[in-house]
Amino acid sequence: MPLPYLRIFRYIDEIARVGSIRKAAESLFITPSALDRRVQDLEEELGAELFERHARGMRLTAAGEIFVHHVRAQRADFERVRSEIENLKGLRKGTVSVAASQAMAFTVLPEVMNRFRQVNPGVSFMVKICDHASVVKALREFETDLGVVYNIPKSADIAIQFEVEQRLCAVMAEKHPLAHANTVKMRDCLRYPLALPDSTLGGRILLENYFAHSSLKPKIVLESNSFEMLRNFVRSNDAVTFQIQIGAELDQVKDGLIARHIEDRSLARQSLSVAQLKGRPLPLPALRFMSMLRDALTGK
Amino acid sequence: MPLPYLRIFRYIDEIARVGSIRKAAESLFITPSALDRRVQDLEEELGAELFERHARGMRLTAAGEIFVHHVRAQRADFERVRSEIENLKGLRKGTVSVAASQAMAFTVLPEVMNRFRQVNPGVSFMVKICDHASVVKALREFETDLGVVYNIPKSADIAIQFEVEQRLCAVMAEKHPLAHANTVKMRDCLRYPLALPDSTLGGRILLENYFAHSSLKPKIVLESNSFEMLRNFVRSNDAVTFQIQIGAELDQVKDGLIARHIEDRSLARQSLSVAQLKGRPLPLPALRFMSMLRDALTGK
DNA sequence: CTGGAGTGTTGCGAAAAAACGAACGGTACA
DNA sequence: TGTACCGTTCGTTTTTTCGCAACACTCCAG
Repeated sequence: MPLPYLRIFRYIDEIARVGSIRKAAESLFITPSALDRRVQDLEEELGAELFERHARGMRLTAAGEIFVHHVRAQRADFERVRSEIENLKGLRKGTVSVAASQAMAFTVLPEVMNRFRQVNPGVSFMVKICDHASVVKALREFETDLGVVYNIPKSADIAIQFEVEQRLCAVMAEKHPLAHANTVKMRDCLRYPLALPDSTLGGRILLENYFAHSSLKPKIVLESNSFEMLRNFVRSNDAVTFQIQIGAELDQVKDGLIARHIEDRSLARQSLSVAQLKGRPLPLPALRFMSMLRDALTGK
Repeated sequence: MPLPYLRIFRYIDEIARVGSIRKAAESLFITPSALDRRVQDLEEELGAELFERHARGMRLTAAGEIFVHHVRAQRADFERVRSEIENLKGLRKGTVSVAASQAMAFTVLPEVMNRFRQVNPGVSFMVKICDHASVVKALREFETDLGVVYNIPKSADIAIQFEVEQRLCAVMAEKHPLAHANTVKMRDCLRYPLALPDSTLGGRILLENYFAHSSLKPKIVLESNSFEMLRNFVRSNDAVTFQIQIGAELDQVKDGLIARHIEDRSLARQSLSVAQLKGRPLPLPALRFMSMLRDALTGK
């Protein structure tokens, strides 16, 4: 349906993504033969093969890598232009795409998104919850405008727009002995069974770090890649789990759970970073959303 | 003949450039009616008018400005991708486009270009000699990769890659009284008729500046926008003209002319700047050429 | 080693997109 | 008040793209 102008770019992008002409043809609602012709024409025009023909599909050549990167940058920038023109008409339309750590899915992101939509009703969102590595990958491949992630790997082509230091909280049932203790320290928690986020989740790195420098042996009874799983688990036993400060109201009972600060100074802090692909001009809605996100995260 | 993929982009670019569908259609070798359709389709697709229909032609709207800028950036970046792919094939093909001040047309630019072509025989050049304002304009409109210009106006979207300080020289006939004087000062020159570069040429600004702070009245007998004109003029009389150090062998007779340093300390120096459009990834040949230009200008 | 299931590719007729060519309606400027 | 230039519309023709069926090839399991 949409613009026939960048057809070939969409084609190439999709083939590179799924690694096969036939699969790409299917999701593009087109015949493999037609798609193949477009690829051949383009390769002839450029004077270079973009794909290695493999018996199992297509793999990008070096030239293909260059070209696909350009294609994706181009397509993303075209969306920016669209939103810029919509903005000119006073309509403020467009889509903001965010790739975020799982912890953001609970309170912060949904809340800010709702506030944003009250001011900009024409803007829609695409949120992809994934781990650190995937966030960077999504930024690199122009799949997403913004990355919101803990402990983002430093990298030359990623621009960190701002960071918020986050502390680790202990989460436990409301009737847990530590629930209303004066202070909660890490060694207190270690007397109880632990339910830990796995390495795909933010916070795990901090814990690993602590355990490595501590003589105490934790009793790990559950590891999971789901915060919800962990929370539901500790609700009805004496285990303790951990999560980032954000998304947890401190010292308040909620759903039978309570989150407490961990007082240890030795526990390194980690930062929540909002990042984008370096050098890429973002669509206006994304810029405005990032601004609102900054206000919300840094405390208005 | 070349790629049908970015046809519409080429169309829009050309219309914006010449300001008329009919003129653009002519240089694009299609009929005005066909061109008109493409514009209308695109405008409908974007949901915004790109041009104001005027009785004398088409003028860009605000949305059109945004779109055309994107189109030109896109087309320029596509050329970069082409050259990058050619480079991958070991061919080092491509075109380097330079917009330069007139003084560069004599010695520096041709010389460096020849050296460059000995190393990269597949690279061709496009050189446009023009004044300061046009250089910046050409950079902004993606017409040129590099700008080589005196006293470049500082501007947020222009990135100065490097600068070389240049002093003003007095140029006169080989038999001129000042030709072999021990030193040449500005006030010496003022005793003779002057042939001045006009305001479109580098160096004029320095002279204006000097005259404004001096009580001496210059005898201006010729103003011209052509260095060749000025040089040919003073060859056979007692007038003095001025030009930038570059492109003039100091204290050596050449073609019946000689160039002398001007000793005045009060005479401000000006810098020759090599610049590009900020944030724009340059084609590989342009980068390599700029590097060689830097070596040549800063003394290897 | 042989058949099946996956891949990219080719030839030809059909469909869709773009371009043509002539006529229309308007604004500016002499 | 023409005349000259502009963008635009309509019906037709040309070019480009697509679909369909068949082909050639590689891989892998039986």
